[in-house]
Amino acid sequence: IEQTYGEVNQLGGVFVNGRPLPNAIRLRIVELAQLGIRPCDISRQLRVSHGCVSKILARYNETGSILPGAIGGSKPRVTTPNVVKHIRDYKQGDPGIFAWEIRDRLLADGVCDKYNVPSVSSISRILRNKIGNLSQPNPYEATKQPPPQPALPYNHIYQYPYPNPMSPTGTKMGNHPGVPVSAGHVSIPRSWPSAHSVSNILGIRTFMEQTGALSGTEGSAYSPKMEDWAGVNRTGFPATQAVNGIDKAVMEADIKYPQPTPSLSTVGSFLPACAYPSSNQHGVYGGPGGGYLTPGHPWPAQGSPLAHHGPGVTVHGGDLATAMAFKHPSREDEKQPFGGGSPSPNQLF
DNA sequence: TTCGTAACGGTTGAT
DNA sequence: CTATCAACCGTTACG
Repeated sequence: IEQTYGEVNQLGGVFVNGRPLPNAIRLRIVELAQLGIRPCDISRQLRVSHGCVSKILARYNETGSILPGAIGGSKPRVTTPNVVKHIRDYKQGDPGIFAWEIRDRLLADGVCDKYNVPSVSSISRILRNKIGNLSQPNPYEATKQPPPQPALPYNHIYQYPYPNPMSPTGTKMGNHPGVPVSAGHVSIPRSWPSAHSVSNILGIRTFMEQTGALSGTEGSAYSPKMEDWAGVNRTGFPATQAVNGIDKAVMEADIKYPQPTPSLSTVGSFLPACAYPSSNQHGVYGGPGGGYLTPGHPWPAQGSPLAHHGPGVTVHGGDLATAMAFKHPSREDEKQPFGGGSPSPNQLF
């Protein structure tokens, strides 16, 4: 069931269509780039299409994150239970109120901000569908709500000093139903050490440890659940996912990927983990320069000479060496990219 | 030759 | 429970 399929690209590299490249490789791409290796060479050496290298590098330069974007799901709903509740209140208070007036009030009362205020049509729909009879407080909505302070759509992550992980009432909340793992583990009330330390916030350490553990197994480097793993998804409440995502991912590390090339083995040893690429390009977040994305830089930037404004991939000695190995075979050796390292398994078919 | 990018076929997860 | 939808993915091919 799980032995997965991967396809082989023109360069002989393995990939899973529709899925992000393993973090190990993404990381390697960035590392190599920082070592001054040209994208085209990285592409050949790692056997990843240049288009992909280009994209990953571009994203990295822009966001400081090597992680893939959030896949799947929907944008956070603006019509949260809390909002609906307010709308209901307004309507009750003034049955003749217009949807646009409600909208204005939501803004005025600070229930919503201009980014997440429901459209007039949404309000109308709510009025129509959910608040048809004001007589009773819609039990459904009322119960199921674990009101996460809706006013913060995307990356207010950092604002939550400590999020309530997930409402106990929630039937399934963040945990994947099928994943055994989660049970008492996932809620991880593990409070972050410091709300001000970027690295802590991002859980870098945690990451390193965990991924390190993972990387023990070759395949694990290929955790397919990277989106979660990174807590990157737009799913759920921003605050919780950081924490959750990680564990979940680690747990869910069902190896779907085919055996990755051993040459990359060392790679899994650490991951920069910018848990929030937050790049959801919605332009929604606070201004430019502003606090989007990791305040400052995701990683303890240091050591990387090439790093532009700061972010640096901290390369572990071992990794570095490996990376260098690539570089070594002066460019003519292109046929044997992995020559220096370990035998490359799937040469190319 | 290199690299940015759009089309494409794909997966995912909230609704 | 299934379907829809909109997000993202990496590869490919083009310029």
